[in-house]
Amino acid sequence: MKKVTINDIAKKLGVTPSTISRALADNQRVSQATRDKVKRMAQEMGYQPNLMASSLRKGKSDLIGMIVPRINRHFFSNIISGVEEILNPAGYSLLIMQSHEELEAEVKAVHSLMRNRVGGIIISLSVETNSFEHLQGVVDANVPLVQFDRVCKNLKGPKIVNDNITGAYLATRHLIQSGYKNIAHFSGNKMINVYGERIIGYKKAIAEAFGEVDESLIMEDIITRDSGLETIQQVLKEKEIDAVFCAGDYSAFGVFEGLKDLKAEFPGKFGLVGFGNEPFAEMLHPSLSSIEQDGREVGRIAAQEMIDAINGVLHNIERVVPVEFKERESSKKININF
Amino acid sequence: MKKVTINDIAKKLGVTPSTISRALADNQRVSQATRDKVKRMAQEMGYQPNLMASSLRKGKSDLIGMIVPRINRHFFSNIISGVEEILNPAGYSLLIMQSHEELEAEVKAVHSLMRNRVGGIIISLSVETNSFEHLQGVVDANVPLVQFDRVCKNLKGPKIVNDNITGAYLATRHLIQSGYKNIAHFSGNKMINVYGERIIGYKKAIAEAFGEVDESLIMEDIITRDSGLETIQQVLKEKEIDAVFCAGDYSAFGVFEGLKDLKAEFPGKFGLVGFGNEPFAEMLHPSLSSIEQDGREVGRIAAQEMIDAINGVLHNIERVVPVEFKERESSKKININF
DNA sequence: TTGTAAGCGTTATCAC
DNA sequence: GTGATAACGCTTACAA
Repeated sequence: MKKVTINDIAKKLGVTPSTISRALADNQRVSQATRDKVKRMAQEMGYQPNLMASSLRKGKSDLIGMIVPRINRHFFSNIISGVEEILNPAGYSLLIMQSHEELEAEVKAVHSLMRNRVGGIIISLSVETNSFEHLQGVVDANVPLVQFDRVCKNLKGPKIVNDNITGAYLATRHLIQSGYKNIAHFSGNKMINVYGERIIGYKKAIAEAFGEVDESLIMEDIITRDSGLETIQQVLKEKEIDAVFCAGDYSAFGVFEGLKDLKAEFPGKFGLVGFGNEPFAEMLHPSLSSIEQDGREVGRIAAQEMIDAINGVLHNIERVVPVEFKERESSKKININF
Repeated sequence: MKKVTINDIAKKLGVTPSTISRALADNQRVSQATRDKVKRMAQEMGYQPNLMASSLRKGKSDLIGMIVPRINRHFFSNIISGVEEILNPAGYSLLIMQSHEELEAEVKAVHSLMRNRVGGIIISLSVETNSFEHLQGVVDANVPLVQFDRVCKNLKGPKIVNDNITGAYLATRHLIQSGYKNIAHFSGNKMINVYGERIIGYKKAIAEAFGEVDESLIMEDIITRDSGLETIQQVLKEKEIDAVFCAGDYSAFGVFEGLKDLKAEFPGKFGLVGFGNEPFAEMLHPSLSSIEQDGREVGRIAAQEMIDAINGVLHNIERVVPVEFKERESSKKININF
């Protein structure tokens, strides 16, 4: 079965393709009568416009590229849903690629999207990303680039981020208020904005309460479950700590497992807070306190910024989305009756 | 900065666009020397082929559409990764859409993909999908359709499914072997292949052990956490059951919560098994026994079938991917010392 | 209000 | 081994 084109409709109706094109686009310059006639016929013949041809001619595409480190992170899949929520009704479709946290894959993804002539790219950088030529190329090609979560401040364009500083501050302050005194922070690579900012929030709360910050309690590059588990086992042998604020829920779960293995009195003598509020956080026993990042909202804003940028209004700003502290059992008040 | 085209390269090199096109495609009929020269120049000028133009001309696209009910289900995001693993290296990109379990959204997604002239569609049906014209249209348009997980057997083309019958059989048999006697099954809509098959596996195990099946112990349309919770609360008031096999991990988690609320002796006096092995299953306490479906493998096979179909070899078969029972605490042996 | 014709960037089919 | 030309399906000045 061959695809129906506007030429087929034109022949059937005894008019020219241009009239069909205009009629389908609801162009005022074609009479209401023909517009109706054309639309009815198009429907009847099962016409589906060829968006490739249309995009080629118009020089703009309704495909938006999206690159995330991993699609199976709750936070990222929520963002995708938020983006779709705005972009699909506006007539855009999403070309989604994963970088799997690797720079090389990210570069390939960018090139692939550019070859497909996407109308714009929405991206959260991989943890490995320390060079930015591939993204500078996007900007130089005048393709709107919207960044979110893990962003590079040196690239022009909208950046949507969570309020990491406040989130980390709230998490740490809560541990302090619960009576914990020696609070370690398991972070990621501090050169990455999200982790750097969480460290700032952590330090702020600690300094506020205790005056000075013990830098040796801040440990970097701990974002996986395995590294969380290994690190807590190691640290408990060497240091006197009674709580950990993790920059992610997966590493927090590693700590959680370590504490259970060691039969630590947890919670009660040991406090734990994560970041990200993955679905499993509330399912654990004890349930894991965490910072909820509103991924849908981040996605919606990113999508709106993309639409604005496509329409010629590129905001070179950073939009900060609030976060919320979810208080659960893992960080409850220290047990003083011993 | 304007986009570089083959015409630009052609002018620069003093040859015609056709030569450039051929050279870049490694056509034997152009000399090795010019091929090298052209490629070097293309590289230097930062040429990125316009795939829209290419697809339009060739009448085939390197975009593959993919429709899943929800992107944030572990199973589905794994499948997406598996599909990417095969499709990206082969030069295809994925246009991903979510149906959010709604027929209307699914129909829209199909049309959107068709308008974008994707080279094929890989889909898992929404729970609501009970009419299939939108998919028949895909088949009629000669666009390869590969189905996975929730499939419609009446549509031609490859179908990749998990071995639901065996999975359900293993889960139920395990509960029986652990000493549970009155095992209910919380299922989905039995008209959907995956749920229908799980019911068959459940019945097979029950019949094998006890001779007859009490149909009133099979409850349909329980696939969410909330419905799992509500149903177990209700059922425990009315019936004498000591175990549940759930057709999904989310409903199993609802049951899990219900049992905890009721302070049931669980596990020990009550057994529970889920399906899907979501990441949280092993994180629960007690950990949830479940059936592991190898999503990556399902995705890889679906992608391979798609590539075959694009190359003209459309297999009208159902490929069954094995599952694995993950034995954990929630289904451990019944507590007989009371 | 509608028609004409050119062109978006490729590639396939002829030629030479 | 390379060039000329038409065509994929659509949109848009410019005419009429």
